[in-house]
Amino acid sequence: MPIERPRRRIPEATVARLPVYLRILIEQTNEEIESISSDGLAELAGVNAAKVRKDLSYLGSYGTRGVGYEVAFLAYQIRRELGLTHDWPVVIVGAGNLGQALAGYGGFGQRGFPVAGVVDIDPSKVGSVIAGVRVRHIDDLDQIVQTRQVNIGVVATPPSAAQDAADRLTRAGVTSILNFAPVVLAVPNGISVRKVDLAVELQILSCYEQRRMGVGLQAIGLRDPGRGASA
Amino acid sequence: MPIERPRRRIPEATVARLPVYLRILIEQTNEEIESISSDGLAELAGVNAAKVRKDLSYLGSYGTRGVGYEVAFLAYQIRRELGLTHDWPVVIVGAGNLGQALAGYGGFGQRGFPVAGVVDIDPSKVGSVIAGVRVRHIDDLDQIVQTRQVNIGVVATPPSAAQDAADRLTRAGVTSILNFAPVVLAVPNGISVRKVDLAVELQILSCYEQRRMGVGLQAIGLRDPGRGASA
DNA sequence: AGGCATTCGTGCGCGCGTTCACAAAGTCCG
DNA sequence: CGGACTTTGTGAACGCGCGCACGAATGCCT
Repeated sequence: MPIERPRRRIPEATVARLPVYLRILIEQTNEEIESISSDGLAELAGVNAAKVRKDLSYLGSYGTRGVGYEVAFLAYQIRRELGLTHDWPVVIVGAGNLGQALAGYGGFGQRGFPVAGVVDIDPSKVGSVIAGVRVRHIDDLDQIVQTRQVNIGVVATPPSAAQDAADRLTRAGVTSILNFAPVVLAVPNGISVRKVDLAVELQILSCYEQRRMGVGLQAIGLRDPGRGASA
Repeated sequence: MPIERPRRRIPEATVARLPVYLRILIEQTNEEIESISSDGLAELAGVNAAKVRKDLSYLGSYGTRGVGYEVAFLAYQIRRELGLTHDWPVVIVGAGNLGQALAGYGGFGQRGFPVAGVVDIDPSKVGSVIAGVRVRHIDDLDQIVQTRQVNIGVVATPPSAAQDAADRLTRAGVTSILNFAPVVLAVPNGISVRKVDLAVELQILSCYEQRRMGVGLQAIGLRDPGRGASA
């Protein structure tokens, strides 16, 4: 029985969903459920069953027809594809409100992204300890990245300092950046950047609210007891 | 100058980009630049110029051929479309690490989303003050939502409490939810939900890093659990 | 062993979003 | 005032991802 490792290019959209599947599979493992169908997984993930099957088919043919997917095995395959078979230490630039929260947010280390360090350009912040991690000066960035083999940097600075933070990160050798600052970062070719803009998310919701108001007057007080997934 | 209302339904993808344009326009205003071309805007936003023009065309014909767009006027039009002509107070559920950071994150109130309240189910957290906002008990949610006319709720609880938080929010009358908990929320029809999963973002970056490593040498230290009884 | 029920894997059509390319419309300058 | 130049607005082609529907494979029951 050949266990194929299809080097097909996995679509962006699928990659974005794999972590969701993985989390669900881990939950199922905790509940000692050994097998799950594409239908069950789809329901828990809030997506279409066919989409689940197509997504998983990019990893290989790891399901059993008439049965479903073996939870533990599928979880391993997703981990392998996402590169989660080992930890990825991250360094956080910016020890402000957000940086502190991210450093203290247990979800990171728990999911394989231990905080290798927190740095800030403000000397008054250096030395304080956040969630067991001492804040260091940004000049130590190179050393942290090299000694801890950090590939991923998190930009949690004010907007005005974000580009500088990104520059320092790339110079230090970081190849992926998660940017929380509301600016468009310019980075060298080959560097991956993902942006999370909290205000933008709220503004999108605001747009929906605006439409709700405009079309009719049902905005206030009308609650549909129906339990459907909504976008 | 003809002021026409938007004619078509604006695509989701465009709505997601409008806030980015808006932020750039505000920056341009601060630098006292009165006019900008689709090319200039595209460069600053990191997207294609044609995309900018098409996006803006959904708002109406607000550009001047041969010149560009009037910054202040265009900013107003985007604000109007996004419903940002007035504030949208938000209520944050969960006063843990993330909830505190969000409450203290100035970017929210600054961009038209003042924090109307922070609530938590843990009595030991109630009463403490975060960034000038006193944490109240979750039972006060209904009152906060009604007296402050809150339409948008933020879920910043641990995963296990997220669904309950969402239920309470929708019961209180909130119609849009920004969910930071790594779970798929079930909500009544008509409720808008957007999810921000910090770990997922890192996992996507991890995937890119994994690919960067190449097929060659990442096998070191990987243990394949095998596949059930096979092999 | 054979038939039936279940579920995976995927080919195919469709709709949305992106991009190109160009006409229309306006500005600038001699 | 007219022609050259600039930039917008949009029709059209393209590509991608979604979801349906169905064949294929597997387990179960008699």
